[in-house]
This record gives sequence, structure tokens and C-alpha cells, in this order.
Amino acid sequence: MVADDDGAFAPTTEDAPSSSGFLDDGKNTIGSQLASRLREAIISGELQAGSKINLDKARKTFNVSLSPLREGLARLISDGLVEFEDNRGYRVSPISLANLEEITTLREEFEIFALRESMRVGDVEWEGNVMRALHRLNRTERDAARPETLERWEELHREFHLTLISGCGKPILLHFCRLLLNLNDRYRRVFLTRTSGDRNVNQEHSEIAQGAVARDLDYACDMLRQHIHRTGTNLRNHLATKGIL
Amino acid sequence: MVADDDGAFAPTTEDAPSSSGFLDDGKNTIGSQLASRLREAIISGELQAGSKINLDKARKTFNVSLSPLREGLARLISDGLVEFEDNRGYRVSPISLANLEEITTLREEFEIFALRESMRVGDVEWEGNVMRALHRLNRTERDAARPETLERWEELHREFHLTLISGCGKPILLHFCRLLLNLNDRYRRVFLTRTSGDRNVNQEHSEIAQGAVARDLDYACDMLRQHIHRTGTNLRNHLATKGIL
DNA sequence: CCTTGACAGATAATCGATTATTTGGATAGT
DNA sequence: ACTATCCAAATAATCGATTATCTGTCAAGG
Repeated sequence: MVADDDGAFAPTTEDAPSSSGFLDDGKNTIGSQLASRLREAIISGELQAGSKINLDKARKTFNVSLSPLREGLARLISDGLVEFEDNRGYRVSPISLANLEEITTLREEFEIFALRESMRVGDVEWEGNVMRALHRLNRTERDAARPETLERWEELHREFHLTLISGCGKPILLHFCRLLLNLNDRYRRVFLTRTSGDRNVNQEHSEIAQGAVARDLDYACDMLRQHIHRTGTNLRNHLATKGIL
Repeated sequence: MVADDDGAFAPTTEDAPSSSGFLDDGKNTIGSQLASRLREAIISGELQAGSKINLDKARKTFNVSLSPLREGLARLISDGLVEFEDNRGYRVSPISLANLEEITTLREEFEIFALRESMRVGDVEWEGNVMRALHRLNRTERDAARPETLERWEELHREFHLTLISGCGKPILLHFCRLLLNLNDRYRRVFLTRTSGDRNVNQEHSEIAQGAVARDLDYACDMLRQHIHRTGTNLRNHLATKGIL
């Protein structure tokens, strides 16, 4: 009746803070931890898109009180992953073809803008960060058979794209881009368990990164745009094929 | 000790739902009402930028409990008007020259994009809405001596800019633009009590709107860009002059 | 005189219980 | 049979009290 009889959430052994007590990622409060767990649950598809979130059930599932639960959900609204209506509660943001297409379009628009700015004003440290993020991503295997590698890859992939544009010196823009990546990742996690065969994604990332640190504005932007566009097309096909919606 | 001994917030006689009971703007819950009141308090400068929000004091000021207060504040985070840190509480987002410049740049980028899209796919109803918003705005006097006219003008001005781009069919993009307008309005409300003399803002709005409904893409976008840019420059000067920061 | 640690007041986070709202179904009237 | 109205269960919102965390101050030790 308490925590884990509802298989949907399956917490991964992290109830006790464990011995390596120091260096907590800033996830101090229950509300913060919940936000993280819920975010992962939504992006990974564990929580179905469009479904209603029953506060009482969630409260029992996570074994917490209402206050931190609402707190956590409220943060996911900022991320665009959860919607809310007065007296009607929370629900997981629905997915749709139109939504995916908007995300792709906006990513093309904003990320390219941010990349261009990064190349214009980014410093050497930014360049270093990009190369490091690229290396770590490319050296990480993505094995559909082992979910933990998928998660790890997703994390690094996300990190790469964010690092790429992190030199732009525009926090609000970065916030928007992070948000769009969140939304986009959900589609990928749900529909793509592996990279589609006809793409060498590693190479695409390398081309973008190398163009970026070489400050070859047009080349890098073009590569990034194509990269985002291809991803969008792939996801659209999967969405259509699997007949969701 | 309770509601209105702290002059800062001065609620405008809206405790009782009054007789015209139907058609409540959807601001049902205390949390929602608080979000609105706080948003207005922040944008109007009533709550100083960068200042800490003491939950206990706010609770007493508004005469509510913690839960709805946090609820309301959480929503303002999505709006970029409030920042939050675990165990450290909430604070009004600070203002700065860099922040203002980013907002202006992003508005130029995003609003122009949204306007172009609106002109591309907007329907006749959109055109009508634009003309109506323009008319209502231009017919509203902005008298620095009477604060209520300022508020009214701000509301209509904001409405105009949002309507202008509302035809684009991209909800996420609109959300971003609304957010940027929020942030921008705060600077204007604080620094400009009246239009600067060398501009005919009414005419600027008219030019943009007419270009938009005539689907003269380049003209309308250019007018809008100039409009945003001028506003940015004005605000920057005021910010520098008044020596904030 | 400076640093370190402990204490106390202030502040934030959480909980359990209570109140308000919504929703679906049953009932009465046409 | 069909609609409208009223109940009751489900669900969301709010409250008051409790617990946890932080922050500044002061004293002891170096």
C-alpha cells in the first residue's frame, strides 16, 4: 500500500543518503528530489503523456505529503512537462505531432542562434568544455539491451548540446533551449530505443563541435541545423508509424 | 498585524467576489489569486528587484497560509520573475543591464520570428484581433498623474504585442514571448513613467499592425524590430541615468 | 587577535487534518 | 424516454502545527 506496489515508479535504491554523505547535488529538499524523479519518470515515458496525475496516489507512491509533491510538480511546469489547471489538478503534458514539430522548429531557430552567439563570444574555456562533452559522448556506448547505458547516453547527449551553446552568455536563451531539449528528449526516449541505422550520429556531433571551436560559423550552424532537422524527421516518422495520435 | 498594515501591498478592494459573480477569470484558488497579485507587485516595482521574499511576512501580509503562498510563488518562477533556492527561499529576480539587453535581443529575435509566422499562417480572425488590439491601445490615454491609466495602458500594450504574434500557431513560442514581455514590462514600469518625448509610440504601433495585416513581411518585421530596439535603448539609458547598478 | 564551535533565533520545509470543489450517478419532474 | 437537480464519493486546496535547516552571535581555545 505504501511505496513500491505500483510498479510504475520503481525507485532505484536511493532512499538512504548512503555513506558518501557530502557533495549532495543540491537536491536537498523532498520537493527537489521529487522534481528530479518525476522529471525522469516523464521524460523516460514511465508516466504516460497526457495522463492525469492523481495527487493522492502519487502521494502514496512516493510516500510523501502533499506539500512537497505540489512543490515538485510546480517545478515541472516550468519545464513544460506538466500542465496545471485550478481545481482540476496536474497532468503530464500531452504529446502530439504539432508539438513535436514546433519543438523541432524552435530548436532549429534558437539553438542555432545560441550557437552562433557562442562562437562569437565564447572563450577558450567554452571550447574546452565542448570538446570534453563531445569526447565523453562519443566514448559512451548506447546499448538498447541495457537501459542504464541509454540513460547515461541521454544525459551526455543533452549535456553536449547544452555545452555547445553554453558560451553565448545569454542565460534566458539557455533556459529556453534547455526546456526545448527536455521536451524533445521525451519524444526520443519514447520512440527511439536506438539510433536509426542510416545516421552516424557520433560523426554529426563531431562535425558540429569541430566547426564550433574552429569558429566556422556557417558550417557549424548548418551542421547543427541538419542534425536537429534529421532528428525531428526521424521522430516524426516514428510517431506516425507507431500510430500514437 | 493582519492584512493591510504593511502599506506595500495595498489590495484594491477585491476581497469579496462582489455581485457579478459569474465569469470569474479562472482565478479561483488562493494560489492563483496570489500569483496574480504578486506578479503585479513585482512588475510594478512594488516588490523591489533582487529582494528576498520572507515567507512568514508575506503570509501575514496577504493573510494566507504557506501552501498557497508557495503555490503562487512557484508559478512566478515559470514567469522568470522569481528565483528559488533550496532551503534559502524565494527572491524577486534581480534586474541588471545585461539582463535588460538580453531581453531586448531575444524579443527582437523571437517576436520578429513569431510575427513573420503569424503573417504567413494567420487567418482573418487574427487580423481582426490585431486591429482591435491596436485600436483599444491607441484610444487609451497614458497619464502619469493617474496610475490607474498607466496600468490600463500597460495591460493593453502587452495585449497588443501578444495579439500581434498570436496568429503564429506556435504555443511554446508564444509562451516564451509572453515571458519576455513580462520581464521587459518590469523595466518599463520602473523606469518610464511616460513615453519619451521623441517618439510617437502610437504611430509605431499603427505601422506595425498595418504592415502585419497587409502581410508586408519585411516592412512589418522591420518596424517591430525598430520598435523593440528603441524601447530597449530608452530603457538602457534610464537604467544608466538613474544609476541603478 | 583570529579562528572555531556551539547556541539561539529566524526562516524554510514538511506533515496530518480540515475544508472546498468537482464529478458521476441517482432521482424527480416533464 | 429525456432533461435537470441534487446528493455522495473522489479529488484538490488550504490550514495550523511541527520539524528541519540556516544564520548570525558569542565564547573558548589557539
